[in-house]
Amino acid sequence: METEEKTIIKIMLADDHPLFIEGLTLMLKRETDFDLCGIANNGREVLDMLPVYKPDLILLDINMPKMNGLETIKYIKQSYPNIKILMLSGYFDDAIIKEAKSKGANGYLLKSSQKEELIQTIRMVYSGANFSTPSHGDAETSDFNDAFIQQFNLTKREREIIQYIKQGLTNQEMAQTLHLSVYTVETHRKNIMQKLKLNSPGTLMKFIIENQI
Amino acid sequence: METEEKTIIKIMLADDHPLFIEGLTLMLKRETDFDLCGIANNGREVLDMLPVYKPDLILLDINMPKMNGLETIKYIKQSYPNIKILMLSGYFDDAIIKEAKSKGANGYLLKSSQKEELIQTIRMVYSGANFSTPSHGDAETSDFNDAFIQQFNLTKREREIIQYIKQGLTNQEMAQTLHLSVYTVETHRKNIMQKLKLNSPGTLMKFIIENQI
DNA sequence: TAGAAAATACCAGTGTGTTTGTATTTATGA
DNA sequence: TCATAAATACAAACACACTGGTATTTTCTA
Repeated sequence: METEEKTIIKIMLADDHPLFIEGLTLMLKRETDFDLCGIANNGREVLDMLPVYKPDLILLDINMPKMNGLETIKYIKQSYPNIKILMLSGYFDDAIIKEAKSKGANGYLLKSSQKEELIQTIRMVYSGANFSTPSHGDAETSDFNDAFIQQFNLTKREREIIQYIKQGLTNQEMAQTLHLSVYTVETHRKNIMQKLKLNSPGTLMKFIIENQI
Repeated sequence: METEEKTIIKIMLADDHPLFIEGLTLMLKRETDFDLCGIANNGREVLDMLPVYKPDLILLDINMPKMNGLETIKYIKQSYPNIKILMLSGYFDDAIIKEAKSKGANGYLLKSSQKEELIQTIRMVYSGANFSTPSHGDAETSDFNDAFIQQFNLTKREREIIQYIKQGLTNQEMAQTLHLSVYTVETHRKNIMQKLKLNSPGTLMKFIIENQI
């Protein structure tokens, strides 16, 4: 029997949630081909630790104090263009994903991912996979399997509209995109507001984001 | 030497984030007076497991599929009014905290809490403490120690205004609350929008929430 | 203490969304 | 296939926020 040379992936972790870090650490340590070589609480710490630990891959949370994840990417890539960067975020947000990609990230993963998905994505990104995004589905196919949101009896079209509102589109833009009259979009929006018992664009956006719709 | 009788706290955990659950589990198991007796992925599972495991305290995430945390509270309290409920949330949101409290939760904790804070709060809530909220500070004293947000050079007043916007207040309401002219509030808002390079109430709200300002 | 920054206030015009209606067509389920 | 729900469309009045100005007072800070 031959002794297989195993490729060890040196991983650095950056997140400001201690509880979340605990979970990740535990999980990564279980994989024998992962070497967790450093934990940072914010972007600045990442930059400080880079020259010391020289990781192959960084798991980078987007929401961090001191320096946020998106900011951190460009500094990392400046000095260490070969380090793979896998973003972690609580949100599925096209705009943020696009921004992360444009800034040089190599993948984007939701914090709600399954363990297996995380581990597989790490290996894929390490071995040079194209930009990896969560298997979430677009506005059309988004499933809304949440009974909490289901209780409001939103129709398919209404939930679709919500996805566009979330992305910051105006009624006019939605009308164009969906080939509808602005009046139709307004009607949908009106019905959404009624069903959710809300009263302003701001509170609607808040509801959408906080309930992860 | 006397043999001390230790009170064991039976804890149930409800969260849909596998990675987060891993972290919590690990941490709770380290405490000898905690007995982690069940893990649920959503509110409905909690209700199913209650009669079997009969926990003393439930760590209940707010954002869960099937049945969300706030919904779940009332069902738990209906059948088991003595079970303590400690809410877990990613957001510091007065409205949500108030709602949780009114529905019968015994405490509210941020997912970004330190381990020690979590453990202490569990013990406090178990032993009958009043509704426990995160040590976050109000709009006035909120410190905004995040360099990401600092880079926008928002003034103290502007950041204060943001806190009220987050709570869904209109300009009129803010003016009343702060004893200012509506014009002043509008000016602040205008400057905020410029500094953040945003263009609508909705996107402003999105920015505020997603960046946890 | 002089200059800069911040906070305050005002205004006209514009853009966008909300409210409250009505109404037609297209799916869909009983 | 008949009734209902959903999706579409329109419109006037209204509310609210945004834009791009100007301007005064207060507070910091060099």
